[in-house]
Amino acid sequence: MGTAEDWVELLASDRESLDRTSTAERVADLLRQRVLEGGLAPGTRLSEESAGRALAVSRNTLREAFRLLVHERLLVHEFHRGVFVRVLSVDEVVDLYRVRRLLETGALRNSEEPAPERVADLGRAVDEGERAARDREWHEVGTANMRFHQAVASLAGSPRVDETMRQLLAELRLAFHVMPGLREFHEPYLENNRRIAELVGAGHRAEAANRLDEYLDAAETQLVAEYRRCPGGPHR
Amino acid sequence: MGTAEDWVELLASDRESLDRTSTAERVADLLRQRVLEGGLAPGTRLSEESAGRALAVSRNTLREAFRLLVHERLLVHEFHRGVFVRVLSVDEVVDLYRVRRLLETGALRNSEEPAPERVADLGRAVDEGERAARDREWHEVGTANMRFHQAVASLAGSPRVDETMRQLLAELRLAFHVMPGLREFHEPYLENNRRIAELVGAGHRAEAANRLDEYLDAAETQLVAEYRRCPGGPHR
DNA sequence: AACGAGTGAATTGTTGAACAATTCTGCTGT
DNA sequence: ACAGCAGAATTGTTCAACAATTCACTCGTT
Repeated sequence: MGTAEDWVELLASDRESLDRTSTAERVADLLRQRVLEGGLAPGTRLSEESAGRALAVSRNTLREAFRLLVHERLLVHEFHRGVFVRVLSVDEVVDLYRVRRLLETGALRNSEEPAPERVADLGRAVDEGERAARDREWHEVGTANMRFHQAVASLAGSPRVDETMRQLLAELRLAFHVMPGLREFHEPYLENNRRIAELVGAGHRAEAANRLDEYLDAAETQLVAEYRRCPGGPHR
Repeated sequence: MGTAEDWVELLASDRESLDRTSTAERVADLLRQRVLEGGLAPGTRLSEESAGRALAVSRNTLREAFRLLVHERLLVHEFHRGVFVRVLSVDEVVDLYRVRRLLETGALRNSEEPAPERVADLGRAVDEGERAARDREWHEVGTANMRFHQAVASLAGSPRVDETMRQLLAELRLAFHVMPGLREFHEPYLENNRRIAELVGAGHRAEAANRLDEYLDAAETQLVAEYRRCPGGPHR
């Protein structure tokens, strides 16, 4: 019976990649990527006509895609005015870190004995970050850092926490893009990440959580200070 | 300067109730209420034509509303098949409780010194629950219980946690409606809630968190056991 | 020159119809 | 009983139109 159940499981995971591809979702995927890469700067207005013409989709479909991204908090919708790439306020950045503390340290402190595969994910993210830092590829260092924290949250073993964390880190990128001169922002924390991963591997999760708490405080302070200097973007 | 700032604040909070009322959102509000009240049972299919005719809105507008509720996880969308009121699986119920543990006990353990107004909210929810129990109004007991846990989460002082918790409790109602004979489900926990509120009021948040943990374990066990008996609803 | 009112242009909100793509339904024949 | 097939029903998507609202600009007044 074991093999039969495995078939079902594999089948279910493939299903979505085959048939389920609505245009609105693909449009949303595109826009999301642009926003996260920084091609669409916070505050930018996305007019239905221009975007629709550029992507060759109807206004209705485009509006469905907009709704999706508004709900993900990457865009904001002002009635009768249009949709804009979201501009995070300082308060919102602070709140983002508040939730990170709750989720990430909670995942560490509450987890019984995390699946070894998840602990391995932690290590892989650290390795990748250090490799990228050696090569001076700061963008890669940033992504590896995000992956690390995603892996920390996933120690909770909850699909929903994973999803929330994904969205949360995506929003945080909105703040990163606004700021100049933060290429090497994540670099000093690489050593910290390794230490945290080691502590988790050794089963000292409470201690790892404490260290993570300190990291989050420091990163938040640094980010908020920088962000306050240019709340509307570096060019305003 | 204080009064001027207050004006701005009040203005901003009123703005949304005045102009911002898109049809799609109002439709979504209606549907959400129906789903949460149980009028639309989990598994029910919402055809675009019927719903559109009943609510007197166009298909496009209705589809926007559907997207909203799908993203809130109250509806599910199957490509080329339509939208259905979501049917929670047992795994998903378990995950819901996992996140509740993280959020609620985290809000208690991590909070420094919660705002006294929030602690008062806790007490009010308890009072209301006990009053409703005296009057044997079990539905009201349920709502008061939800309000209590919402108030617990809000001790974190994070708008985003509040929002997540709201959505999470809404989803949980999907599970409640499926189950028969659970009118008095929440009643035994009223005393627990009062004790937790007292502990928080006395500043013993860690102890309150422990008690809350036990409550969540017990409630989850009970709910899952009942839910397993009739995963597709009481009439299947 | 600064400022407010007002007018027209541009954009969004919403609808309805149309057609393509897919799924559902019921029939048929074996 | 069951596989296959045709037609009906439903969803996916686009287009065109109009109402409602905001934006941008001019104009006249001070």
